[in-house]
Amino acid sequence: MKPAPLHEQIRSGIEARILSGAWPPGHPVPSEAELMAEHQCARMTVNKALTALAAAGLVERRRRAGTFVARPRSQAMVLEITDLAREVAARGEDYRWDLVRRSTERSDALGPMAPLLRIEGVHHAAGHPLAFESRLVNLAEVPAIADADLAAEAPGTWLLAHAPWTEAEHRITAEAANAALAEALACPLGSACLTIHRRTWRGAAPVTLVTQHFAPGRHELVARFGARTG
Amino acid sequence: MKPAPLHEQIRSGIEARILSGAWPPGHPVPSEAELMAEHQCARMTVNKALTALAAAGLVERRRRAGTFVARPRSQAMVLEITDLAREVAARGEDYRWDLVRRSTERSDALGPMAPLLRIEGVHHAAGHPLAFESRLVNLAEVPAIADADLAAEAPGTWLLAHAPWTEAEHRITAEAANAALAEALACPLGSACLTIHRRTWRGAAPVTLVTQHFAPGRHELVARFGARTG
DNA sequence: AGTCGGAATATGTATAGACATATTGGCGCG
DNA sequence: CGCGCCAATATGTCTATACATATTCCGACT
Repeated sequence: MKPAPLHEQIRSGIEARILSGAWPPGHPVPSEAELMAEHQCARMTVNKALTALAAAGLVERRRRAGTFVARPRSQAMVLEITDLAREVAARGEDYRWDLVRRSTERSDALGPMAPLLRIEGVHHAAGHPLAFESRLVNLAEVPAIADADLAAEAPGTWLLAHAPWTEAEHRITAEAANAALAEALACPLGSACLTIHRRTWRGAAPVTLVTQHFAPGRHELVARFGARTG
Repeated sequence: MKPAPLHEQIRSGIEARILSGAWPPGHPVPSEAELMAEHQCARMTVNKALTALAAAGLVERRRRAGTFVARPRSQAMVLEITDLAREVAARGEDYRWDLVRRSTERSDALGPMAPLLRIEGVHHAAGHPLAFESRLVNLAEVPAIADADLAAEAPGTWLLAHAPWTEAEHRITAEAANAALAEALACPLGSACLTIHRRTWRGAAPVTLVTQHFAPGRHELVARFGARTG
């Protein structure tokens, strides 16, 4: 086992005392001078550790006053949004994408009379419908998708590989299945479907607008805060 | 307007090129030597910028090879979980908490035969039921809650003020309303209810386990990635 | 007593240099 | 031709120092 870098040791040592509750919110963290005496190192090294903790929101640093354990005010959870194909494969199940509709139109949904590609289809896992997806893609931003084989590859997977780093907003709701959705997901009319509305931008330009309806009981989102991994 | 620190300028300059799509995944980022020549600064300064980008998952750094725009496996969205009372008040609506049940028990839900407080109640917004909440609190960790007036103040509000947790896990699903839930929320049987299962810990000790069922159409979660604020 | 201003303090940013380490590409040798 | 080793390279870590900046403390002056 290779020893961790010194600034990592300092960081994780302080982090452990915060996460264990030994240092409650508001508790002072030793100053850089104290830490550098304790660890026999230069100030830049302890500064690196404390700066990382501040970036992670675990501590608050105030000039002249010192460093203190942060009070968790707005709890910002980390919600991992993964590609469905990858997620299904990670569970060891077969994944399949069925393209249902592919058409072009112009509308104001993603900018004034923007040329749009409309895609509808169903994600399957282990042979059963997992999610119905309805998507608009801004052809002005991503013209290359017009040539993509969207029957073979889900549009989300294609976009992730070709234009992934965007800004995104997700709205998560529960919606009752209407007739068309019930048929697509092979579930009873009115079933409770977890629904994700996603909008993405590249810079200021809208890229895509997606709605995914998940089959009842077949999907859950997990959001975490803190060090807990399992 | 005070100029941003140099390492921030370097970081945001690179970040902009990645988010705009100008540098696609796998694209090489200039080496530290090139960046320090370009910005006329020391290597530590560009290192700070690149290290921050690597910590945020935007770039991948490989010794000898260089720095490259990362291929994202998943995007970590930021999901703000707020106190319901505060959220309702922020929308300018009246908030009310109705305590339905308050009892003690022992079970293994939060540790081996832990003494537990069970609380059930309904959050109201603008006079209508917003969410049914069922909660277990670990009395071994938070004994003071036994003396709290949980008819006047929702347990989530009380806990936030008295025993902030350090780690949390949320599971978000859609569930159909059963008879009891339909009555509590004054909604039809089988309605699609957005449901949040939350577990929190302080250090290694479980603190509370909450299930919140939201009335159909009355709540949505919002998660964001990137700089977009609205 | 109240307040204004300077000194003390802790963090914020940056430099120049040094050595460590992982990785890659090429060179030489069998 | 294939294999292994070495050197070049880019990042990783750390030091010692310097100056900037925000904040608080405290004393002096009104």
